[in-house]
Amino acid sequence: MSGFDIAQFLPYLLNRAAEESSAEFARIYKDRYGLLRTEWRVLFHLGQHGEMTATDIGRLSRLHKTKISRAVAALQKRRYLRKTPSAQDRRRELLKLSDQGVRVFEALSAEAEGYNRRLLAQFTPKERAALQESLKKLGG
Amino acid sequence: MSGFDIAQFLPYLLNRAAEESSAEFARIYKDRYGLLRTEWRVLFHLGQHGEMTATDIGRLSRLHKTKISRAVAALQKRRYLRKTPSAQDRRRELLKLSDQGVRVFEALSAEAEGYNRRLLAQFTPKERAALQESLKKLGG
DNA sequence: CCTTGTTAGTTACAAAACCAACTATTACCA
DNA sequence: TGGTAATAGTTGGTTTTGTAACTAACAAGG
Repeated sequence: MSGFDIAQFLPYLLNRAAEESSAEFARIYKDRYGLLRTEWRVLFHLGQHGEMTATDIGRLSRLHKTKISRAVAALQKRRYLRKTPSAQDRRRELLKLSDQGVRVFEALSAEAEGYNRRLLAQFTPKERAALQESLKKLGG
Repeated sequence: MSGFDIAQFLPYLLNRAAEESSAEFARIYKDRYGLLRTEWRVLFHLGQHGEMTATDIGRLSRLHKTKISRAVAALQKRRYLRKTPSAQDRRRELLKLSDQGVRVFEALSAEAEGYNRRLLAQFTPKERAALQESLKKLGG
């Protein structure tokens, strides 16, 4: 009907692949840990980088600050993290995972790692490297 | 802090790339045409395949039927498509773009094609083929 | 036929995302 | 300094989405 084929449209392919590959993993943090996607992402960044502020997380994750604010509040409510105001700049809140938060992060990291391995298993090492390279390029 | 690196995590890379590559194009159908993402997708499938039912669109796009239902209603309200009940099966609604809908589809297709070309321009033909191949594999 | 199950699509209510305005604090600079 | 701008984070109101229940029509077996 048209000269343009959606199967070639990169944003479409990327979205499909992203949704597909995220859906199964989402069941883990959602169903098993009751976490929202944003909460999992925030938890993850905190786990990887240690103490940081909401703004830091925003810069790394590209999540909007309102999402982060709410995710942080939810994680705090579960006692997965604690907030302490910065002494240097009292606008800032330093965020750090609690021991319990670290345990959840480590469990989820292990899951993520295994899941990632299974995902990547369908590619040759060369394909895998090329894919990751291209995605990093596209991810800005 | 952990052995697992998020920069290697495929769902993460895919989501970043998908968001990044979709954001700029979204401005076109959103700001210039006032379409929602789902509406654009439904319009696109209808434009590509001609007359079809909501269920057909769901199978191709993997959008949930409630989203499709709402997008169809919105597109119909704008007179971009018309619905006619199937004679064979009166549960089904046959969806078809109006002339106006086709014009919008064609304009957006041209935009999409140009945008896609610019996106793909940063890759060699080999990289491009490999990327599309891998994404199709992941997209199910 | 007629009961039970399935499929197409819509709608209602709750959850989540989006956007804009807001408070509080710090930075800049005339 | 003192006033304006910028930054960190939160909150409120509106859209959009997600989940489940719903109506209507068809299918299949007794």
